[in-house]
Amino acid sequence: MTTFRDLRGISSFDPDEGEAYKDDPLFMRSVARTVAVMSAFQSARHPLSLSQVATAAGVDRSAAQRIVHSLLKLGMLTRDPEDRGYLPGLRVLDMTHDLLRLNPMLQRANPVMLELRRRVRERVDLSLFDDVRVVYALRMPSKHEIFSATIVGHAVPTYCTAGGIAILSLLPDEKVADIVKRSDLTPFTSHTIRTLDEVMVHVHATRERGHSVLCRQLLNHEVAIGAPIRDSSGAPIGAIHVAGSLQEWTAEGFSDSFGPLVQNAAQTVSEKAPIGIRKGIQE
Amino acid sequence: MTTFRDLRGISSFDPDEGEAYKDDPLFMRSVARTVAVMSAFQSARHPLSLSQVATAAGVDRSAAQRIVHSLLKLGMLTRDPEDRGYLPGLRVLDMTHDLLRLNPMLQRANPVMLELRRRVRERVDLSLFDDVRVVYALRMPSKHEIFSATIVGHAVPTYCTAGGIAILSLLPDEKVADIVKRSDLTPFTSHTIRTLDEVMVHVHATRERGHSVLCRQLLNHEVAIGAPIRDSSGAPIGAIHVAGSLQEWTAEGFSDSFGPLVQNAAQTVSEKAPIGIRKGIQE
DNA sequence: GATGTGTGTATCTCTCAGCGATACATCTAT
DNA sequence: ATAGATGTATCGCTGAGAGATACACACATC
Repeated sequence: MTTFRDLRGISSFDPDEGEAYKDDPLFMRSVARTVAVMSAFQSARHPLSLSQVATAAGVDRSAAQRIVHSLLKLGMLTRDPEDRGYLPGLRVLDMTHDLLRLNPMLQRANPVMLELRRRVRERVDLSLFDDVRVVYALRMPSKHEIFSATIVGHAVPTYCTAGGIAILSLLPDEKVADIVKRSDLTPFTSHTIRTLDEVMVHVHATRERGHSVLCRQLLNHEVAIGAPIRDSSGAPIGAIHVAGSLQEWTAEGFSDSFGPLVQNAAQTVSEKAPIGIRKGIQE
Repeated sequence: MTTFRDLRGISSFDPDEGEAYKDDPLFMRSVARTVAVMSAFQSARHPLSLSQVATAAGVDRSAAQRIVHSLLKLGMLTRDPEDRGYLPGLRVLDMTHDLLRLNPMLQRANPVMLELRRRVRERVDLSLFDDVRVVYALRMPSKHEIFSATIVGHAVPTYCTAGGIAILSLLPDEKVADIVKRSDLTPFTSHTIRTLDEVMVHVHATRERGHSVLCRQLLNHEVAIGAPIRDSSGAPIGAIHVAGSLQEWTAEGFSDSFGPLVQNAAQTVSEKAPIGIRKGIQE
């Protein structure tokens, strides 16, 4: 389907050889290794054997053995019920639940998303900004949803998605350029954005319009619009976006019909700084 | 809303004092501590401060400092954008995605769930068996869904839910008794099952009927039916369940209308042992 | 039946990661 | 001021755990 690529980008870690932490006395090797093992499945297509975990995580077989053994006992990994092989364990879902539950922004977003879905009868998503990529956190599926339902945690590039462009529109130009430069620009469709210039055109349009409008970027018959979610300092931390089919909509029609609603929703979810009492403002 | 309780039950770990692993040379203290910190948010209601993490995880402040610092750099934790405080980080969602993506049973379940939702116009869920509790993994929301959308990872008791009873119906009586004994039996509504005997009545009925039917267990106006998903050895690993409103349905009507569909769906998702070649069968 | 390459599992010794104590610089709140 | 949070930094001693090595058990293939 979508071309496989490592979207973790710069935030990806070379498990331990990262060298970056060599001089950080606070940084614990063992934690990095543990996380490396848990993240080993990122690039997997099937349940992994012990030595596959070892190579994927960049640790030697002995270390993998001990870490996997421990993570198994803690429920962070499981064995595939049928075939042998290791998989992320149920305790991962607990952490997911905690993340969705505790993040104040997502808490606020929930009712807003439900209301938005009620009005817009299309697929509504909320995703979180993570440098070169954007990660789906909430989805309100529409009536006609034919494909996968499991998208929590799905990551797509920032530079060519409605949510991503909406986020970029709040960043200074040089930061946008920086992100695009570090992105994998392999196109998904023949219409996928390929250059920084094209990104900038969309970013500028989004700044004026208030929401982004993108067509045929990840899928050939898809139109999507998005608006950014800000934190209390005004920085973008995510986006709300709506996707529809070009067999039913024109880009303009879609944008005109739902743009204001999406902008309004994103605005509502964004931080409202508690009146006047904020860091340096009271002076 | 739902009474707060620790559903992790027996699988919960006393982070390090567990004593259970004292003699296991393969078990790594550092991994346990790392996981303990990541799981510290389980019992939290808000973003946690460093020392809150420390106490919740059962490690001293120094250890918490180092582990949190490391997990932050790795993206497994984040700081709350507005308020200060720590939260599960975005990388958790990556792991979620991996879990949902890689589990062969969930892969098979996806199209089945979509088809089931198409026929049953009610809320359809798939949850995974985890001892005294059952964890939501997939949800296909229905038209009238008014409450929370973020339920991936939500855990409910095994002994009083449609999915849970369906799972128990495949276990021997003494195992059922064992699970009920270890469960927190605090009722959710005035109709919630309170005794092992009541559980057993439902289990037996489910064994004959092929699916479970439960009313007013977690919510006062809810009816739910469920059917178990088996692994290749026949052991239950999860359940598919459908929930509806008692303002629209009678329990019998609901059961008769959707029971066969749910059973069929669960059957389809269950392991099909590759014809004859299995562990001890070929002899 | 050998042989090879995969799996998971177990044991042992030496050393450096990281434990835990201690100190400090902020804040906010009395 | 005083008191109690918060996050942050330094440091010397020691036992957790690295990493090598070995074994049991699957499957293949010749």
